[in-house]
Amino acid sequence: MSTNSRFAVAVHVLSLMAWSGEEPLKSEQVAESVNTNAVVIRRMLLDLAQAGLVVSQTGSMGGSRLATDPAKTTLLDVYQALECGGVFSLHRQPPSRDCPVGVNIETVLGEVLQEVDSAVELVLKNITIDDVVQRLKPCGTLTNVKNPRVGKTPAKLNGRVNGKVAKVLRTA
Amino acid sequence: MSTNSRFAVAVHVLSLMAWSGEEPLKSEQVAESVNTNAVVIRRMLLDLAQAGLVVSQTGSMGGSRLATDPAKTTLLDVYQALECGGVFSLHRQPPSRDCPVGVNIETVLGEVLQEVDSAVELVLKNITIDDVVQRLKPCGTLTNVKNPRVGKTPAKLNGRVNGKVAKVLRTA
DNA sequence: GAAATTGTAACTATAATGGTTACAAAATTG
DNA sequence: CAATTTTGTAACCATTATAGTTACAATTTC
Repeated sequence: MSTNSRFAVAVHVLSLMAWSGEEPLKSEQVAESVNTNAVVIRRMLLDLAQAGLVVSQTGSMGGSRLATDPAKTTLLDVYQALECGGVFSLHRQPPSRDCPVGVNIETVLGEVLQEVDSAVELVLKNITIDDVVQRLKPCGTLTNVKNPRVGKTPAKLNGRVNGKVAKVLRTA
Repeated sequence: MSTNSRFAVAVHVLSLMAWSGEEPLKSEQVAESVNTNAVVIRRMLLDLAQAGLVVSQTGSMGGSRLATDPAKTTLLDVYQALECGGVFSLHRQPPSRDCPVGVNIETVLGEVLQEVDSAVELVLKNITIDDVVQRLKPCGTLTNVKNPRVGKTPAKLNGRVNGKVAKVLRTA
C-alpha cells in the first residue's frame, strides 16, 4: 500500500539504541545502519523526542539514546509518535450529498476504519522494543558480534543531560 | 498515514451497486456520487472486475454491477482486490549488513507486520458489503429517498451479459 | 577558541495516487 | 449498416508524502 517505511525505520532506530544502552549514538552512525542520510534520521529523532521516547544532546560527544525502558516501550508508542493518523483514509473530496450512499458512506466507513485501527493498535501494544531486540538476537550470526556502533566509542553522557530535561526532552 | 483513499472509494462503489441491485451503473453516474472523474472509477472497476467482484458491459446501455452476493462479499475481498500489499512497508533501501541490528531487523519486522496484517484482515473479513449498506440506511434522511442513480433510468442487462462470462468477467 | 554534533531550513528527487483528455473497441438502437 | 453510447486504455500532468541533499546556526566539549 504505502511508500511508508517510517515505522520500520523508527523501530530500527530505537532497537539500535536499546542495543547500545546508555551510550548515545550519533545520527551519522544510525544513518549508516539504516542506510540513509543522517538528516532523515535527525528528522525522525525529533518526532521520537517529541513523544518522549529518546533524548538528544548537541555538541561534540553528543548523540541520542532511549529516554524510556525498552521493555516498557511498545510499538504502539512508536506508531503514535509518528502520528500516522490511521491505516486507511477516507475520500479526498467529500462524496455527493445528493446521493443516499454518498451522503452517509463517510460515517459508516469512519466506524469501520476505527475498528481496523483498534485492531492494529492492539497488536502493536503487545510488542515492546525489547521484544524486538530479543527476537533480533537468535537470527543468524549474531551471538558473537560486537557492539553495533560503526565508529569510535563515544563518551558517556554527563549528568547535565538529565539535569536539563525540559530543554533536551523537547516535550512540547 | 497514507494518501490512500482507494479502499474507501472501492467500498463506496460496491455499496452503490449493491444498492441499485441488478441495474448496471455507468462510470459517469458512479463518479458523480464519489465526486471524482469517471476514468478514475473505470480504473478501479478494472481491479474489482479482475477480482471477480463486478461485471461490466460496453456499449450504450452498458455499465457495471456486482458479480457476487453483497451479503457474501467481505471488505477483505475488496481490500485484496486492490492489492495494497500490507499496512506498513519495510525499508526502501536494505539496511547495513555490517550491523547486527541492520542485518536482521527486516526479518523481525516482517513477522511483526505480518501479525498486523492478519489482525486487519480478521476485522475486514467480518464485514460485508451488505453490512455497510444496512448501516448506511439508518443514517439521516435515507429511508424515503429514491434510487441513487443520478441520470436517467438505464435498461436492464440483457441475457447476453451472463452468456459472455469469460469475456465480460475478465477473470484473468 | 576550535571542533563536533544536533536542529533546522530550503531545495530536489521519487513514488503512489488522482485527474484530464483522447480515442479505439464493443454493444445498442434505429 | 451507420450513428450513438459506453467501456477499456493509453498518455500525460497534478498532488501529496516521503526520502535525500546541502548548508549553516546553535550548542557542547575539549
